Amino acid sequence: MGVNLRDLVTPVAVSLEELKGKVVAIDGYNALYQFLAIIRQPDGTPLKDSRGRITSHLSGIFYRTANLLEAGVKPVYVFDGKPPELKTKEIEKRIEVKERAAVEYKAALERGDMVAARKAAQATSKLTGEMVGQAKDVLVALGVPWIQAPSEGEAQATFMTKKGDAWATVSQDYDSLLFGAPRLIRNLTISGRRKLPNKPVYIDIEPEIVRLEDVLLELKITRDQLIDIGILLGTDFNPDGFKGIGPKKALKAIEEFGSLKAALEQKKVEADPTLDVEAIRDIFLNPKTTDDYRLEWGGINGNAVKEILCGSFDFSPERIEAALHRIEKETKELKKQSSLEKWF
DNA sequence: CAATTTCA
DNA sequence: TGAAATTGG
Repeated sequence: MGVNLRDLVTPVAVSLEELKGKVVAIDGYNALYQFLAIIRQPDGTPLKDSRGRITSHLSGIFYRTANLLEAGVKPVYVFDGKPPELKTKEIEKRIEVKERAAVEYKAALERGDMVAARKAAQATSKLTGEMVGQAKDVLVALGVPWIQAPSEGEAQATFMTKKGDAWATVSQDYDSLLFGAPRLIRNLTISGRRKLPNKPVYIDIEPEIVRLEDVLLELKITRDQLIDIGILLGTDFNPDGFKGIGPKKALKAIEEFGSLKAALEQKKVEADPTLDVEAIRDIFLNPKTTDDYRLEWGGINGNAVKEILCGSFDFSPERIEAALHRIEKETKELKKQSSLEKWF
């Protein structure tokens, strides 16, 4: 589920207002998966249309994108392509977790434990190619660009951020920092209020920025060393990480020996003999990306949006129209700006 | 998650 | 009216 750098970074709060006029490259798979997991009824059932097709991902991407557009933010969604060979183990692991969650979901429903049922249901979330395609259709109708990454979406989004085509990479995962993203935005949500799982407690979740430069300065390390720390903790390409190593020991080992390679040679840390550290480092240092993309915010096609969401997926026309109306003014501005940019 | 409705 | 609860699909 991505590298967990939570304990090693210090995020700074950011408001939607501060993001006005800025391009954000959103990890599309990460966003859709989040919607699919979270937008559910108390018993864990996702939103569905009259034909039984899941619509949670569409509700999420429509309202989230509408809100970003209304705030004057320019989103571009980046979707995963073919995963690196080294990701196979992680993918198999995820499938296994989902299978176990499906069993637990059924059991929890049978004993009437709705809290456990919802939790298990979230873990069963499976994002299909068809669902991604539906989400892309909605984005096209909203005039919002999406990009197909050749491989990892976070790598492509980060490539665009490094180039300056985007101001920040948006994801809940920290992997983009290993890819070298200068800015990572997490919790890019609108409502900012979230219930703590299992407890009747609400906490404020506000969007936050993690700046790579700050992370490196604070930890007094280089990006190369951050990648090594990531590998010690576990990435999608070595999901188990190193036995007995958490953030503190990982940082200490790198401080002491300078690199993972040196720490291994000095027997400071012990690795699974099949682990190819250099191959993993290479994914983060030289990821497969493309510059074959165009970023244009073409303006909203309300009828197309309604045709998809209301005509096909049973969304309420009143609700969709209200949301479309809210963003009308702002999208006209965006379209005007995009078309003007061609002249300069 | 976000929108809408209900409630204090 | 703002926060809490419920609905959405």
